[in-house]
Amino acid sequence: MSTKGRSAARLARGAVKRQQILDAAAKVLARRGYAATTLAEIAEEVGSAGAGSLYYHFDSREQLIEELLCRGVHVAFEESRRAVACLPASASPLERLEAAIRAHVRSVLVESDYARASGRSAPQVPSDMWGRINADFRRYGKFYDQLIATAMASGELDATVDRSALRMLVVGAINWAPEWYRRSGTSTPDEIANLLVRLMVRGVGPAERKK
Amino acid sequence: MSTKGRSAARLARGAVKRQQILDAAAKVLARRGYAATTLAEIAEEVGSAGAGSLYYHFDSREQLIEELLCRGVHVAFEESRRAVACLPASASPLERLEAAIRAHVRSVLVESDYARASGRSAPQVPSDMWGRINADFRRYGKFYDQLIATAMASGELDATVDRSALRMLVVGAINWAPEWYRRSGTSTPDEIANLLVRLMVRGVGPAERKK
DNA sequence: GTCTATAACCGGATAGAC
DNA sequence: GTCTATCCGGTTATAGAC
Repeated sequence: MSTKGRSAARLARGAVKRQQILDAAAKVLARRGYAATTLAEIAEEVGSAGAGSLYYHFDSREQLIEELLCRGVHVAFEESRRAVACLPASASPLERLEAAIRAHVRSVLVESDYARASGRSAPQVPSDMWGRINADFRRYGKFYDQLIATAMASGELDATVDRSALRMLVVGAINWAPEWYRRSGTSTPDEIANLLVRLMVRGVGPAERKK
Repeated sequence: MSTKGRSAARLARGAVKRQQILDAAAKVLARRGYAATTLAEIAEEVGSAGAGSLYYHFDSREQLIEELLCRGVHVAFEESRRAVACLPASASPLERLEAAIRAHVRSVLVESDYARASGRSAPQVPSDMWGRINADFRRYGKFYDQLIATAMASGELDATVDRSALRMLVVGAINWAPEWYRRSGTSTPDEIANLLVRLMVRGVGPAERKK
């Protein structure tokens, strides 16, 4: 993306460390949550000697975390959107929604500490910070909502159910999944995603003989 | 329940304040989460002047919160069990599971700060404390698992799905619900519970004409 | 039983050496 | 750019007055 040449590369070297800090912070936040995360633990995760070192790259704990959370939503959002965009044009609205859900589950369970950190920490962020970042979360929510609305319009989902409640139940189940999912568990992330999609569409009641 | 007469009543007077503290702490924990709750805020909620006053009733912040969380699971557990027990003997295994889910949703969304606090905070408790209380959470999980297993055995749920994953997705959606549910929202708690039950059993795909 | 004061501690943030 | 030392505010916990 950069068109700035060598000087950009020189700047980028600084940016590398910045990245590493963000990566480390995402890891810590994903396992500790917003309130319990300390700069000391982040510093340890990056290999720095003390928390003071972080202040060369970031103005404050809040700013560091805010940037991290923003990236988290964008990662999950981008993954979902890409998964939808990769479908053939013939894909139905429901199939698009399903692809988004599967991608979201993958982001949160296997791919990204950022996505995991965002999902987990979103509810605990202080209100002033939330005021600055909730637009990003809403955008993602809106994206989901449109996928659902379209699937309803096509007749693939029951249009009489509360779209908002449906979305939040599904997204909630996804955001909660990192709390219990373990690699040693019985189901893989893909199997979990498949189960969640199935719950949304037809449930786990016994297969009824269709007309 | 007490059979101790007047002296118990005298002791109980002290216990009343203890209760009020626990109630206040549950309220704070439910909205702030484990890490962010401070004794000062709990004291303010009960109307005490300072945090120091709490130490007459509790040994430490940890002990106070631990007791509160234990009560939280028990409240939700008890509500669910009672809801199941109140069903007529003719109720099917699936109907029992549904009743438990509805009761759990009600506990978490409207009835109990304790249940809400427990559900929200469980993932953030430090490991030493978790070691002491996870048995209670597991007992509740086991109860759910048996309801699911029985519904599968009766043929009302597909016995080929991963019971554990199914349970955690459903419980996860419930535990997450307080994060987004607002009284001003479009659906009532009962409607949310109904939707969740429907997702589990038949999903929101279009009603298929049955055989 | 509850209050006030305070000790002990911890985490965020700054400053200056290197 | 990173480290070390340090300050400051907030939080848990204790002590002693009332």
